[in-house]
Amino acid sequence: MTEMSTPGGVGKRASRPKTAKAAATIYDIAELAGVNPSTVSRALSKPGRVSAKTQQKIMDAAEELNYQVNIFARALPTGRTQTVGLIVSDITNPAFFDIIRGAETAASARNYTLMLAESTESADHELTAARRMLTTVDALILASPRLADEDIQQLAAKKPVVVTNRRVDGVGSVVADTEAGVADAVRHLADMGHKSIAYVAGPERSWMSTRRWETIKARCEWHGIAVSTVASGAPTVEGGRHAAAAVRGGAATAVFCYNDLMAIGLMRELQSAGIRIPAELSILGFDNIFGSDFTTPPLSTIKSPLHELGVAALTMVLDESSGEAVQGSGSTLSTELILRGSTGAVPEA
Amino acid sequence: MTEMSTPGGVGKRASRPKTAKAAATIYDIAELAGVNPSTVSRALSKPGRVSAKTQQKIMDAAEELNYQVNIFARALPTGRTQTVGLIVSDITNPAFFDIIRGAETAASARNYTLMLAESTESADHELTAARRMLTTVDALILASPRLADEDIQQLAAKKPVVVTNRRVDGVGSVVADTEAGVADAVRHLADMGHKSIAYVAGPERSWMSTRRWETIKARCEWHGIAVSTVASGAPTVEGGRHAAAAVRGGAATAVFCYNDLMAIGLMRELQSAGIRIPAELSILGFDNIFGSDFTTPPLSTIKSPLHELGVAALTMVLDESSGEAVQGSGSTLSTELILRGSTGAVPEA
DNA sequence: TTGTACGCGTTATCAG
DNA sequence: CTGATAACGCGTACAA
Repeated sequence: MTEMSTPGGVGKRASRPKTAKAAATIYDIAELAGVNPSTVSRALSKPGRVSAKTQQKIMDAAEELNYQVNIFARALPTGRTQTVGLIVSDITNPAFFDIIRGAETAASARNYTLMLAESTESADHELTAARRMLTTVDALILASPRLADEDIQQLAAKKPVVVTNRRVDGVGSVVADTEAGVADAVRHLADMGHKSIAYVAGPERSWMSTRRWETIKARCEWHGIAVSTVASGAPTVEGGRHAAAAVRGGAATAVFCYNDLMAIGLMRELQSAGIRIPAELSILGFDNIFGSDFTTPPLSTIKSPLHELGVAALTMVLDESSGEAVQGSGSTLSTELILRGSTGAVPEA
Repeated sequence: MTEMSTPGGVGKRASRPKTAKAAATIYDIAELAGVNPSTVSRALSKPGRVSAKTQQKIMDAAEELNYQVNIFARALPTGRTQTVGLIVSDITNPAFFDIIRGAETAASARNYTLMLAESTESADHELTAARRMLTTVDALILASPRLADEDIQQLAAKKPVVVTNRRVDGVGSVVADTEAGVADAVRHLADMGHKSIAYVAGPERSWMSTRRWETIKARCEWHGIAVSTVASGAPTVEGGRHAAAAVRGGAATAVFCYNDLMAIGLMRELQSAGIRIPAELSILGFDNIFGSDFTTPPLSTIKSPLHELGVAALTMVLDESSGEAVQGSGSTLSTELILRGSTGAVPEA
């Protein structure tokens, strides 16, 4: 408890001292260095435009005064703010956390800061948040947006925009390719003797959900396995639980869920109804989120490179912002099958 | 796949159209409404200072022009930016999920946006991030900071600062009181016959870790139960695993871990060594994070009101920012024991 | 109630 | 290479 300084606790205290002298400006530096403010500006923003001597004097003065650019003043003439916005649909969904972290790390490394907003799974909120942010940030990342293509394109017409896990014509995007992971997964299931597979879908408007379904269907057909889809719900643990009844009613011996959250919910609901996983049913999720290996049995899943997704999105959107990249380019990262305990051989008839 | 517009994919596309006419300013509105720009400014910032008629004309014009304040231009004269910073030590720690969300929700409701940064458990990074943010935001929230008191106080001398789960003299704080939850937990353990309890500590510099330890110790002494502490480590699943050896070496029949992450790691490591939980050892965590009920057995834990913590921190820091609250006030939220499967009766000697 | 004029800290465009 | 000066968009004393 060494960090608790005053025994009494949290008493009142004089308000913010005036002693915090107003932050130094380029004028202060100019005066101290004996040059013109505009020279200071040049020295600080684009080194090389002033003589080495002056440059040094200015740097010293800046150091001494503990100078920090006022990004707002800078933003006025330039329009650039050194911030990038990130909008996610659900902050508490662990799948987004590595994306956020990836983006934050990459931003920080480039001396940008991240502005975060949440759309709470609502297209309206998303659009509002996006518009508000757009006036402030240099670039915007939309993580698995629920917006219509036109809205996104409209946004992208004003500032660099990159979407993750979705493709929108003319807009930069970074997506985790389901192909590799799903191919491995279906092959594995086929090897284990499964003949009928189901897919528990995600939100209606999720590009990624239909993408995953298409891929699964294609691979299953290739292997001559029957496929079906079951009623979609919220992409949450609760949503997964709701799907349990439909899954039990079907003939599938293995089921893919739109994401790990749903897979976990489904598994737990089934288990509490006495069904043994994977003995009686195999379950697979997508993403490999935190906690997906905590369950019993641990969840088999198709891992998305979440962190890399965040890094890539930020990199792309900033490159675009600085004109280094083509607007509307697309990047694809690969997925990977993680076999754990929730998948097994088809049950004996 | 309805959202995929162009079959070909992501081809090139003309660069950002110039048609995106420069954003409307109050001058544009003034012209359209036939008034002076300063009147527009007044109408938009503090309604009531202009006649209802003019007000209406201005609102209409603003609407028509799709006007959005330029917060940077506004920030220059006022110094206020409508943003608040939030620094967490580890974005991927689920314990912060709900804090972040609480803060974001509350911020959004007050028309503020959240700027997020991560310190990656390093006091240096934290200070750097904090300083950088401080020039930009109206107020700053430090979630479980690793900084020294003096650094935090210095920060707080410049802008409103609130810390969570820590007390710093003269600085606003919101903490989850461990008292209630721990009291219940220890009583429960006592009822179950436990006579020796251990605490797996968190990071050395964590105020909350020593706080939890003090509370546990006090309650155990009250019940006449022996207490000990075991080597601390990183507050992660991995850190919990590392503590397994020390825990096995001790005499405790029940152990509290600094947080759920560690508790989960400890439990899994022990289980893989063949120890049955809770038959041979009872385990308790703190926080009740996402996933803590996924384990087998599900983790008993002392729940922190994470979301409320985030809301309270944001509310307090903004109140302070607008002069409504005393700087350095403290708020305490209660904790609650969640009994699940990882705790049970003391093993038969 | 409304208009005038100036300042906020920086960058950019000119001269010199 | 450097200095003066005009924006950038908005808030706000002050005057009308």
